[in-house]
Amino acid sequence: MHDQYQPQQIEQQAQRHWTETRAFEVESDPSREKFYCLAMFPYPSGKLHMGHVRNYTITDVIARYQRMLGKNVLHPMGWDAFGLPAENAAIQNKTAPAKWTYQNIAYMTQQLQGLGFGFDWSRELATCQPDYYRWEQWFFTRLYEKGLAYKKKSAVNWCPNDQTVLANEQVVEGRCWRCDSLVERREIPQWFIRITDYAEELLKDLDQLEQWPEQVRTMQANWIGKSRGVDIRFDLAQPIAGQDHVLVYTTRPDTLMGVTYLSLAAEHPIATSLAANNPELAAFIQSCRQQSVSEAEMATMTKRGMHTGLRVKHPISGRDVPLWVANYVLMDYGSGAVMAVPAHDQRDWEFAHQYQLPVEQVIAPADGSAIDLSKAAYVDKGVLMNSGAFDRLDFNAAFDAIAAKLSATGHGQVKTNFRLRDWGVSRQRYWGAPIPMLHLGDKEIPVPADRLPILLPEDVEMNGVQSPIKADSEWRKTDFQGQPAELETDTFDTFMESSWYYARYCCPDYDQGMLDSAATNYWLPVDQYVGGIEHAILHLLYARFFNKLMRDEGLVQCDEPFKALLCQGMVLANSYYYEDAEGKRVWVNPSAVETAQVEGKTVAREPGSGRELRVNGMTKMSKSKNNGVDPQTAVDTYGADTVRLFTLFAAPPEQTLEWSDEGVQGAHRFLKRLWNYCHDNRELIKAGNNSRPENLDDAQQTRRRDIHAALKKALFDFQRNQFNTVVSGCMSIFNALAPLSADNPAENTVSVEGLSILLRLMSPLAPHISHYLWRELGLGDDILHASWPEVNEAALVQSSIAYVVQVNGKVRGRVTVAAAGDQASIVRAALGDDNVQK
RNA sequence: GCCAGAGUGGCGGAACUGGUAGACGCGCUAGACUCAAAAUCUGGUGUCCUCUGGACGUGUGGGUUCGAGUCCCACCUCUGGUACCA
Repeated sequence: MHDQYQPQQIEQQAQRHWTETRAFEVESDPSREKFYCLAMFPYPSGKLHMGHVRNYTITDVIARYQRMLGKNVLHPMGWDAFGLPAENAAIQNKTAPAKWTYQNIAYMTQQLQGLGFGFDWSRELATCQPDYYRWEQWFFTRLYEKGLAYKKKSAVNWCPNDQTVLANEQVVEGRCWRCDSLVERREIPQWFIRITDYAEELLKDLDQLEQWPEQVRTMQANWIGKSRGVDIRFDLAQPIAGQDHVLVYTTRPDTLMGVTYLSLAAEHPIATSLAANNPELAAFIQSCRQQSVSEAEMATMTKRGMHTGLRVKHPISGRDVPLWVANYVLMDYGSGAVMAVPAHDQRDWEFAHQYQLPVEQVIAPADGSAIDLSKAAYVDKGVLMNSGAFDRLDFNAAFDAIAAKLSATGHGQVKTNFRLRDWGVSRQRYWGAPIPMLHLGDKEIPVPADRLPILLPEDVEMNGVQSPIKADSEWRKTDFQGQPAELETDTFDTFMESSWYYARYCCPDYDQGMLDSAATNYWLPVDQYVGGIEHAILHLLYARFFNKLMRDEGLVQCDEPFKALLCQGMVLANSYYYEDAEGKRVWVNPSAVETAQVEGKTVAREPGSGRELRVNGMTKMSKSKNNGVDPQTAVDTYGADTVRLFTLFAAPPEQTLEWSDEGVQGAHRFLKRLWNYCHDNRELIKAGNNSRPENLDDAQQTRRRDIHAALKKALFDFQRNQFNTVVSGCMSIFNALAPLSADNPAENTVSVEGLSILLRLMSPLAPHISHYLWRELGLGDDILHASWPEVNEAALVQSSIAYVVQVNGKVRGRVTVAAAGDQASIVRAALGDDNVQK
């Protein structure tokens, strides 16, 4: 044992031991209770970032903890390898996305191993490998055959200069991030999967997910957005574009008598048809297309509209209502048309004021209070007025009466709607799994199973923004039953791959089908899933959906893939900048900054240049603020155990974590103190291994009680995944035992018991040092096989208890009473306190 | 815009069910060791005051309660998502 704590050496040694003993490779074993612990797999972006370190530290702690409880624990790792960044890197470096991706995977694998994560590497997978995506392709053809996949036109961001489709991320202030051209919305045919068929079940089954954060379930429920409303038809005087009416959906039929106009989406067939003979309208519709398809953008942009010149007939009053085209109506959602009630909808109210459209009040507050429609719309539910036969009805009565009236004349019916839209899975990009469809003339045919996988060529060069499989006119050429056919050149949304990888980990090498049910039936569902809160809706909803699709195909048995979910917070770091000659901010990485406290304020400078820097505060680690802290530097300096301990200690898993070099040093100091104590007393500790704490004096008993009290709290905190307080509990145990003298036999027994508890508690958190000290102190062979520590209730017994005395909710005194005391004696003691008497 | 969170000392955070606010750590500070510094160890550390005591104190303003960081209402600020970043 070295005099000094040398993490690099003992960490390598421990890691070698785990690899050699295949400590974390597991097999299905129905005789044992299983625990499947899963971290969201990383995108191989180049290097690990702090978010990865945090994520995998959390799952490693949970996996090692469950393992010590005796369970058969699966903790796999793999790569979400398809995606946009590989293409961007490839275009920049004029190289192949595949090569870049595989290099990144190799480097990051080695980094993960250096952090001592106990992954079952024998199950590693990468989604860009054909033996993974072939099953996804096969599954899609099954969905197509079941009518769950279909093609329709849908809007994308189009860069007219690059002649390419842009992701929302690639549109910056309405312009292409490469060439600055104004982006247009364009409708192109794309593949969709019918997630809306499962909307009801996806909503209902949220109730099963008791171990998910409430906030995530709420967000998903709101995203699915089930609503009860009415489909209403407004008749046109004469048919246009083959339609004799405009259909709208509303959840507020009670406001129907207050409708003063209707708005169509720019892409609505009636609008398109009218524009053919109306150059002004055509120009307006064209201008509506000049914006990104993102919802946030649509909702915050300046609302604009134009009267089509047409009028529709109100289905109850028979009044003429003007028909408008507006840029804020989405063709993709509902019927592409909305009714407007400016008096009772804030958006309509603003639009009506902008274009001098009438505002007609039809709802009044139920309690008779006054409202002022010249200031804002009145959006609450109330009682009807100015609505003829429906006056004085409340919301529910009005809903039913108006729906019944509409239904009787064939102008409407009650309808349940979902906000959720079908899942568009087509991407016009190269680095993804090819969509396995054939075009035979105008027919769409799924690629037969025996011709799968449709391989994505990896040996390509990205010379421009165009997908190489689209640019190459030969790639798509094939045949079907002797006739020439063309392959689809779109690829899948990468959410497809991340929607089922958790199941493939159960049987990564299975080649007889997508999943081996013997394996999935044992391991699934995932017992604990851990990942960033940013995935709360999309990834988690798609994965839940995919699980139900696979269940209905007979591939898995469970209804839900993830039994428990933990959403970890982001990692933040301080950011620093100075302003250059042109006043532009130049961001300086925290690793190159020196800080000092001057009169309570933080002052920062760049030691090289001596330049004074502005302190911008804690922000998410990002490229744009150049405040990413490289975990590798910290690991090289302090060791993996220190980095792990700090990330666990600095914040509870679900909160944001603020990176602090001083904090890292604090974690390191704790490990050093532990090392030194064990080093200095190792012979006495070894000698005291077999004796039990007995004949303790009061002080020794108090120490022992402190140790067991901290253990009790730590065990509870392990169960609720609150690892920051587990770490502080470990520190408390050490603080309790560190003053004990190993020379004193009684104290030594308490100290040895405490160390044995401490090392086992710490082994999931800081596994290397725990592994090393456990052996070195002769406490056992491999700490991985040690039993989980248990509280000794007898050690917790106290002879007297300190009570706090409150008078009218204010603390007025503290009294110490014998633990055996009855209520009367406690009250007597409390009343005996001078302060309480006052 | 809409949906969902968060806000506690100089800082990160603790306080599970309404009952001692500030555990544990960082920083700061005094002392020990040292020629000195670093490291290490020991003690102190919410603010204020008329200081053996007391008042105030958990983003802001109200409310419920014997008692609120915790429950309710309104607001402010920050963060995540918003369907093609993953």
